[in-house]
Amino acid sequence: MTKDDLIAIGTLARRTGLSVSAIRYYEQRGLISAQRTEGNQRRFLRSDIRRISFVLVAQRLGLALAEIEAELAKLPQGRTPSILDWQKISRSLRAAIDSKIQLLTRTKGKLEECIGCGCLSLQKCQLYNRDDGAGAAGPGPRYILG
Amino acid sequence: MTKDDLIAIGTLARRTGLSVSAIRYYEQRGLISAQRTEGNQRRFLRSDIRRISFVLVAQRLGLALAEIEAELAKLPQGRTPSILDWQKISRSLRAAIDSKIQLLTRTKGKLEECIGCGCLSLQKCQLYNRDDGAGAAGPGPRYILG
DNA sequence: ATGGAACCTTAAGCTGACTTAAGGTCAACA
DNA sequence: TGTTGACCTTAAGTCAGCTTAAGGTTCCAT
Repeated sequence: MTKDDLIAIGTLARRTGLSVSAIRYYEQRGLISAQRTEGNQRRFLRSDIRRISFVLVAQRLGLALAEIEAELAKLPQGRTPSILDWQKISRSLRAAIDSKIQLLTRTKGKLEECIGCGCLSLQKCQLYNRDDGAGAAGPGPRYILG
Repeated sequence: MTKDDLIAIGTLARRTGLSVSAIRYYEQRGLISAQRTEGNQRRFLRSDIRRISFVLVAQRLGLALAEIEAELAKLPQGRTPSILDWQKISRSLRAAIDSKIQLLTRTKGKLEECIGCGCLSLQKCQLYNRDDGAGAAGPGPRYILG
């Protein structure tokens, strides 16, 4: 853990494609943490590049930051996560994708029934049964319909 | 088009499961429109139940209200949409689902490669290539990463 | 040692999709 | 005819996920 392992926020931004302000926001949210120099500037670990990459990938899969935080909490505390650690946590992402695909497939099936009957009516069709939860991660802060 | 075809906002709310305030919001956004009674109360067409159902279904599929508005614009103006009209527009929803499923499947494939190599690094993995667009309709107003 | 880029903090703003509050009006039934 | 529940409007609030602004400090190459 020499000084070379520590990177400034701008470097982290460049390496991940995130904006500096977004990184500060993530730190504030607790998704990453930083040491400080004597002059109060943040210094991140190189492994935080990977950590942020994970956040970004998980986001594309539709996970909210809070959920991602929960996933990240599974990583070992104290030591830099190993490749095995990342493999483990990535597998849990894969499960998330699978369930999303399943949900979409189910919805599609139901929609097809409805195209068949032409009703598109909540009462008659199954399209709206609440057991589906929040659906395909709808836009904005709605989460559960109803 | 007798008086019986017109329903009050509370009825529409009950029939669709939406809240009254959400319906007002949709009207303001232009997703539905209403006539007014002499006393300034909204009166909707019965067919607006279906219209709202469509909005709700499309939302679960991750479409934003603006996109849904665009879809609805394809409906015939002036006359109450027929079942055929709804079938047509529903098919375009099905296409949206299909592309979402494809995107997820692709992402999953890439993730699997990354689990294999353990890198989870934006530079090395394909996971982050921008040609994927907005991913699985991520949370919040981000839309396109970058 | 100095100048400018990169960093810092705090506060406010933004978008989408609504909800809640406050204060007032309408309608329909008993 | 009264009253009560359903309706009206406007304004502000909420949440997630950030960005932008303003004003100040640090780092580091020259």
